[in-house]
Amino acid sequence: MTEERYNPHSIETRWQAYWQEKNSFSCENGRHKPKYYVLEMFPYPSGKIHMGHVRNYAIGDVVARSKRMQGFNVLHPMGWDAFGLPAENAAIQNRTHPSLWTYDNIRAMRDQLKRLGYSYDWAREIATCRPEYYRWEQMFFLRLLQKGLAYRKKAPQNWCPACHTVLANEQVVDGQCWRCDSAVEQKDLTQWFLKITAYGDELLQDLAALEKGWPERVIAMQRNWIGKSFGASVTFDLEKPLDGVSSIDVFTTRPDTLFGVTFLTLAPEHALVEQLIKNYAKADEVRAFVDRARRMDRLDRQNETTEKEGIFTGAYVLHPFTGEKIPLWLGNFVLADYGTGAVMGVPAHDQRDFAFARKYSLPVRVVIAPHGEEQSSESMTEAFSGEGIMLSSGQFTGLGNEEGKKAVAQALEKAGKGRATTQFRLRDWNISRQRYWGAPIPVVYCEQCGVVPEKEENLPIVLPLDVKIREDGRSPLPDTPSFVACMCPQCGKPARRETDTLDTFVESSWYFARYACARMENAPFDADALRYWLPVDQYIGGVEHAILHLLYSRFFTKALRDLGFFPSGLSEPFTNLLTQGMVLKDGSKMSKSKGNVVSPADMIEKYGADTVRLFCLFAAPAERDFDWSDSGIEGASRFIGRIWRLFMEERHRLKPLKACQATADDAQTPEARNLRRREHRTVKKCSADMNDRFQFNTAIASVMELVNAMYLTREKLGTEEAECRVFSSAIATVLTLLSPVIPHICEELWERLGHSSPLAEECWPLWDEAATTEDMLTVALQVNGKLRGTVEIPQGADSSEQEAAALASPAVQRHIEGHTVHKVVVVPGKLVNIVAR
RNA sequence: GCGAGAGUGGCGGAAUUGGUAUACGCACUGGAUUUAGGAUCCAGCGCCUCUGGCUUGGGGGUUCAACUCCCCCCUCUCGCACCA
Repeated sequence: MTEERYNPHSIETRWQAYWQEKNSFSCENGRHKPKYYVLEMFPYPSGKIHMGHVRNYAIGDVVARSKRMQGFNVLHPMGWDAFGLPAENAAIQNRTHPSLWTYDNIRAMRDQLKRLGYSYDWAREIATCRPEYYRWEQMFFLRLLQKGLAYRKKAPQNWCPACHTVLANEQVVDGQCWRCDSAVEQKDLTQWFLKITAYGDELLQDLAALEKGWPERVIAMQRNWIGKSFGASVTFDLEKPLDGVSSIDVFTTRPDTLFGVTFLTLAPEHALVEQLIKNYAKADEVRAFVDRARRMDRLDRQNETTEKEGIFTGAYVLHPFTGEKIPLWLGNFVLADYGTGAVMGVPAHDQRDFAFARKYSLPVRVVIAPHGEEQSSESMTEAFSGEGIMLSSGQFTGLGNEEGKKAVAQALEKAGKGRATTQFRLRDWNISRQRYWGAPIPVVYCEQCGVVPEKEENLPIVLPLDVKIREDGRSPLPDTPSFVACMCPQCGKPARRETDTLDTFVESSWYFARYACARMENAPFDADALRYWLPVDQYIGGVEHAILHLLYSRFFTKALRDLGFFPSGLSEPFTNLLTQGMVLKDGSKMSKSKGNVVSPADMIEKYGADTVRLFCLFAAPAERDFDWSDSGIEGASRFIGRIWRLFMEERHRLKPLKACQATADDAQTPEARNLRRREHRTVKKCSADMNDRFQFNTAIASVMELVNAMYLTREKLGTEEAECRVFSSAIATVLTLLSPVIPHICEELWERLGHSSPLAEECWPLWDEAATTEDMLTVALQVNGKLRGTVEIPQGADSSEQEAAALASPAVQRHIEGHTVHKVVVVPGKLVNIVAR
C-alpha cells in the first residue's frame, strides 16, 4: 500500500496562503472577549532571520495561538526597529542608501517570518524609520522639553570613534561600545538628555510590582543599575573662599565617620579646580595631573586595580563640627558625574581612602570601634568598614554607628552644614547621536533666539533621503544645506537645524503602545485602544536588553503617562517578561567568524517550518540556552512523521471528531478505556505546561507519550464504531494540543479528518477529571524508606485496605520477617512505608 | 567582592504540594520488515563486585520518607563592580 508522503512545503505554503487570505489573525480593539497582548521584541532588519529570532517568535506564537484558543482577544503584532547604524555601514559597503537597504531587508525578513507561519496581525506592522512613526516621537520630545524632562548640557561624553557618535552610559559595556566593541573615549560635547533620573525612585519602587512576572535577575540588574544609596550631603567651608564659592559639598553613605575625615578628594574634572589652584606654587604640577587623568582611558581609569593617584591642591577646607583644617586633594578615582564629584576621605573606615592615605602619608583616624576593641591607626593594615561604636566623635561618641548616621545627619541639618539625602547611580540618558539614519531632533539654533523647539504643527521633521552618503561614515546631515537651513520658528529669521538624531532606543521605548492603533494618523495613540490593550501581558525577548531597552521603556511609560499620552493608571509597560535563552552551536554563540551559523532558511528548506519550530521549543525550557543539534532536529522531524503516518495508516477508521469528544460510553473495551484515559490525562498535563507554566518542552513530551500510546494501542483496538470514535478523538486531541506549536500539519490533518472550519478557531480542549482516574492504582511499598516492591489496589480502596494489601505483599513480608513493625505510613493511592526494627 | 541562576545517565532534559529519581527526546544495542537502507515498526538501555548493593556536585542535619526543606563547602554561567 502506498501512503501519501508528508510534504511540509506544499502543506505549509497552502496554510500560510490561507491565513493571509482570510486575515486569520487580525484582531479588533473591543471588549467582547478578555484581551491578551503578547509581544516579542521586534527585530532590527538586518536582512536575515537567525535562529534566535525563530526561537523567540516561536515561543510568542505558541502563547498567542494557545491564548486565542482559550478565548482571549489576542493582540500579536510585529514590526521593525528600523533606524540604526548597520544600515549606514551597509550602505557604504554596498553603495546603496540606508533607506533602500532597510526596506529591502524588511521585505525579505517579513517573507521569512511568514514562511515560519507566525500568527501576526500584519495590518498593525510598523517600521520605526517611517515619518508616520517617528513624527510622534518628535512630538514627545517637544513635550518633554516643555516639561523640563529633556535638556541640553555640556559634559564629558562616551564617544565611540568607530561609530562616530556618542553613547549612553547603558550602551558602554566594559568600556567598550555595545555595538562594535571599540574602546570608548571621553569627549566634552553639548548633548540632549532625557531626565530619566527624575524617575529614579519610581523606577526602583515599581520593580516590586514586577516581582511576580519578571525574572528575578532582571529585576536585580535594574535595581543594581539604578543604584540608590542612602547617606548625607556634607558642606565643607573653604578656608579661603573663592569668587562666589565658599564651600564644597560631598555625598557620603557614612556620615557616622565624619570625625575620621583627614582629607577631601575632588574629581580632576571638578569645576572649581582651576580656581582653587590659581595662586598655588605648584599649580602647573596639578594641571599636569588633571591632564593625565582626563586623557586616561575610561576603562583603565575605572578599573579597580588601577593605582589610586592624587595630588594636593594647596587648598584647605574646614571640618563642619570641629573647624579643623583639612587638606583638599584631587584623586583619579573620584567620579565627576556621581554625587557632587567630591568625596570625604576617611582612611580608617574606607579601603580606598586607606590605600590613598598610606600612599601619600595622610593621617588615619579611627572613629568606629568594633565592639569595644580599639584599633591603633598606626598598626592597621586595612580599613575597618563594619559596624561598631563611635569614638573620638565629639557629642556622638558612644553611639552605635547606625544610630550615629542619623544623629550626624540631623546635627548637620541643624547647623546648616548638610542633611540626610540619597544618590542614584543612574545617570540621565544622552539621546543625541551624530548619525544620519535616525529620527531628527526637532529643534533649531537661531542666532537671536538661541535654542528653539520646532512647532508641533511643523512635524514631522523628515529625515531627508536625498543625501550623499559619506565614505568615512560621518553623518551627511551637516553637509546637507536643504536640511540644515531653516526658519526660526520663533522669529522667522534664517536659522540652523539640529543635525544630531535620536538614539534608536527612543523608538523602541514606546513601539509596544503604537501597535494598539498602528494606523492612527492624527494622533500618536487612541486613548480607548491604549486603555484596552495595555499593558503588554506577556513580553518575550533576550536577556541582553535587561537594562537598556527594558529600563528605557519603563521610563517612557511613566513619562508618557505624566504627559497625558498614556492612561493615568499605567506605570509599567510589561506585566510578565520571559527572557528566552540563546541558541548556541557547539557550545558558543553562532557567528559568521566562527563559521557555526545554522541558517533557518536552510533548515526550513530541509525539514519544513513545523519541524524547526518544534525543535526550538522541545530542545530545552524557554529561558535556558540550548545547543543546536543536527540529530535533535532529526528527532523533531521524526515525531512529525510519526503523527503523519499514524493518521494516514489509520485514516480508514477516522471520524470527524473533536478533541475529547469520545464519551465514556464509547470506551467500552479495556483498550479503549485506557486510550481515552491517556487522552484526558494528556490534555490535563499539556494544558498546565503550555498555558500556565510556559514549559513547552514538557507540554510537547506529554503529547509524544500519547502518540506512542496510540501506536501501541491501534492493533488491539477493533474497528467498531465506538472504538473508532475513541481513536479519532485521541487523534483530534493530538492535533489540537500541538496546533500552537506545529500549526500547518495540524490544520492539514484536521481538515483531512473531515472538519470544515479551521483548527485555529477551535477552543482549547477541556479534560474530564473522571476520565483520568485509573481503575487500579500502583502503590509503592517501602520498608524503612527503601523501595521493596509495588502492589495493585483498586481505585477507591481506603487506607486500611491499602495497608493490609501492603503488609500481605511477599516483598514486604520478606523484609519485615524477624522485625517488629513500629509504624506504618500510608499515602493514599501512592505509597506505604513500613518502619520495622 | 556583591547580586542572580545552575550542578540529575553517554548527551539535551523530566520529577508542579517532601511520597516509586531518570518522563520525553538524542545517541547506542538487538529484533522485525526490506533487493538494500542513514526509511519504518517493536524491544532494550543509570552505575556496580548484580539472589544484592549504590546513585541527583561534596559533607552534615530535619523527616517514616529529601533532587525537593535547613546549615557548611566546591564548581560553573550571567550581570554589576573605585558609585564614596
